[in-house]
Amino acid sequence: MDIEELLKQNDLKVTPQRKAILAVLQNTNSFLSAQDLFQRVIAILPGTNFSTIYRNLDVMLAKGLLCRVPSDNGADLYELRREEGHHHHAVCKTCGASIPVDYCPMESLIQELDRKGFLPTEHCFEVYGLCARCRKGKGKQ
Amino acid sequence: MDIEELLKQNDLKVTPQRKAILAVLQNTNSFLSAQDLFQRVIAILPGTNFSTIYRNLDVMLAKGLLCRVPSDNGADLYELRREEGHHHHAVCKTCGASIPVDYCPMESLIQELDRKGFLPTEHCFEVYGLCARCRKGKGKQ
DNA sequence: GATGCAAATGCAAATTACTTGCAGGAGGCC
DNA sequence: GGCCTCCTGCAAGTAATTTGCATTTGCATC
Repeated sequence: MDIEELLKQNDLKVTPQRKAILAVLQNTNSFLSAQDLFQRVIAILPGTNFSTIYRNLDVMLAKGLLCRVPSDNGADLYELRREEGHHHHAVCKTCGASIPVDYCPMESLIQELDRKGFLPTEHCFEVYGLCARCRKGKGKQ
Repeated sequence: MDIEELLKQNDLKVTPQRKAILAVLQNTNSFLSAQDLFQRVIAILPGTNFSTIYRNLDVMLAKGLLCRVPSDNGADLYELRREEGHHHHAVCKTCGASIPVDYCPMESLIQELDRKGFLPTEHCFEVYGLCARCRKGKGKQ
């Protein structure tokens, strides 16, 4: 989808900073930390402040444009929520590769939670380990 | 299991601070942030430093005595790993109640990952939403 | 095209959660 | 009881993120 359309559909004003943020996210297959994103955004639009990045990540997250996943080191990671829909990741602890996983555990759990009266609104499912390359000792250190 | 036994079995020296940490965790059904844990430990053992808490959380995590789960606000949450074994949680965003969930998604995923050559070492699965009480508007705030 | 106003931004300082270096102190094998 | 190693307290440091505020900008309306 067109970036400007995406913003307008979500009642967000179209600003150069937001266009830069979404452009970076659209051109990235794996997910990014806020700081990585910041570095790439200022390459496109120098002068952009990091608080703008953080504020927009929050706004876009609230609008459902993005997904956020926790990571080993403190920094959360972000990625564009794509049309293909919801998915999870297996992340390699050595090289950082992020392998998409189609399976979503909520499918199996929704009934059990419903029986307990619990209404799920969000969930987090991430797998960490070693990818095939790194397992064979071929990944970057 | 006895706290001192637990420490010895894991090659950790038995110190008053460690006993206090484990005592707090044993008496807590849901999980705690490092800061909450710290507050409760100094109630038992005044003078304990928070760096001791953090260092011991890391050590005990590495030994597999504890589980850590990420949370909405920055702070990670910890709980004792109980004998009954591995489980996950549904956490109420209103009252903080943590409902244990027996189901583990890795069971369904292990084969798919294996086919891709990925070796999972850790995973995180948490569900957030509204518990039955809060759904009916009876929870705190 | 000018105007008004809420929303968005830049900047700098503050906050939060956690980490580290170091010197002294305490478990526990001998 | 001695010794060595691990553990702790303290204080300073760090990294990620948030906040307050003054200024600027998008964009609906005139």
